[in-house]
Amino acid sequence: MKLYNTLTRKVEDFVPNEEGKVKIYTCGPTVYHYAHIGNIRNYIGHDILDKTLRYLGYEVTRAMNITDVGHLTSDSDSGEDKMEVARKRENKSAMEIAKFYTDEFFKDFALVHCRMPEIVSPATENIDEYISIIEVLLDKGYAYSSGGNIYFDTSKLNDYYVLTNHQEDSLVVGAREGVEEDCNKRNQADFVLWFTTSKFSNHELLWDSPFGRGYPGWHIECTGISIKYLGEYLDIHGGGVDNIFPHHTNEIAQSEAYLGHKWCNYWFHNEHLLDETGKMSKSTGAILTVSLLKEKGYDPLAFRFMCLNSHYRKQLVFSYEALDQASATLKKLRNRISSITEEEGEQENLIEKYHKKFVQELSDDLNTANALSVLYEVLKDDELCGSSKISLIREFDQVLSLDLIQEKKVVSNESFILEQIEKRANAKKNKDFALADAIRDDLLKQGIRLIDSREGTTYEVIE
RNA sequence: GGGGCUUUAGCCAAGUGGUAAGGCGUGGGUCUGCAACACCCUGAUCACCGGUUCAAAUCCGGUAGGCCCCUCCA
Repeated sequence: MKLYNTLTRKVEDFVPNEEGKVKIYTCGPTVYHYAHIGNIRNYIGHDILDKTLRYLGYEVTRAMNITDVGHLTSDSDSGEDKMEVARKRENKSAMEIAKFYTDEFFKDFALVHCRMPEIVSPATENIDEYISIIEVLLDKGYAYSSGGNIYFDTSKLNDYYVLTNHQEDSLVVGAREGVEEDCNKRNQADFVLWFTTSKFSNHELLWDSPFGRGYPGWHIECTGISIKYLGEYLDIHGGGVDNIFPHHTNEIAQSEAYLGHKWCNYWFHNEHLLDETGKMSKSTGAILTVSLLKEKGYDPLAFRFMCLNSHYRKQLVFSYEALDQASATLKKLRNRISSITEEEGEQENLIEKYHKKFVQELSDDLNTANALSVLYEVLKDDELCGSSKISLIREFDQVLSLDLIQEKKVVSNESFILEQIEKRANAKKNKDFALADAIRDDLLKQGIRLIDSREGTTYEVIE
């Protein structure tokens, strides 16, 4: 298995800490609003990673956080906690907001067939863990108290910027409009581990701590949850590319300062889904969700297909034209697959050949677009018998998760349909095409589409 | 200002030194009473300029466009 590693900026052979076992941590959603389709693309990328590793035989344990506190809208004194913003907007309690958007998130997560990680943990359920990590960081001299908050001292590290190639001198404070410097910091890059009430007196979620009553910073939650559930050595940590700096950079800083050794070997980052105007964002404009696409009549898996047809490390521009294409492709693909007749044959060598090809593409830094091409090769290969094709496709779909093999929908009134088909055949024989078409239209209204072929007429159940 | 990614046919997209996968769409055809389905056929000198090489979409340099990060973000 080869995987691109942000840490080394190279495609590398993946070697887990413990043979045959993989521990993955995925940065989860901040649940102050709906997750848009760009967010979901990221989880589809992680899902493919997860399922590919399983397909290759690894025992995978995956953890994901839910950010329900501590994620501020900005680093400056005017920055508010995102959950607090939502609380004011919707006039609910923070926990109600979190619960609502967490549920919405997992609804869409499931719609695109993402597998649930073994561990899903909200930031607010691991406060003790953060406190004990912060205490150690203070003891070791990596953290300091200033202006009521606890900060991580980045000057204590030799290679704070391992993940980014950034140079401290060339970083511009406030490169983005609206960002102000926090004057309590000793160094420009320092970040908050624990906020106290001295900063935001109206914060709803507060916990007692040795550093004062307050709440955790954003970065500490991932370190805390990851170490608590996956231990001191992590194989893969992932998220969107925008997390590389500062979030993941800070996670590495605090985790390795706390543990005293290297923490995570592989960093996996998904590129963004863009719309015509650029990056999708929760904080600007309308939020396009998977559920909304579904309401518009799209199969959520068509969106998944669209993502898989590209590469996770490549920016992808969302457009309805592209989604329409993906829908058409997926529909045709399923049609072709459902028309395969399952005649038997012993073709282990051929099956093995395609199995290997498929694995090879996925093992090449998750080249899903090429993996899909292998699927087309299977469909086109005349030497493969029907049952071999089906078994290969069923296997591929363990990773692709596109419902390629549709269950034949059973209808209760089959005898009636067959009767109508018979009636229509007679009408056609008598050249009474008006009646024949009327029967066809009538069945279509009941969700039954007739398919004429040289062998006769069959039917399929449509939604 | 600094760091990084990216540019392949109408569209999505693979391909990292040997001469352009695959898919959607379009057009044509087979089938059909018609339609749908299915099947067959149909397309590019790889943003531009220069260099290295027997050979470049692929390596190097430059130009242009797009996008992201530099304390909201997946």
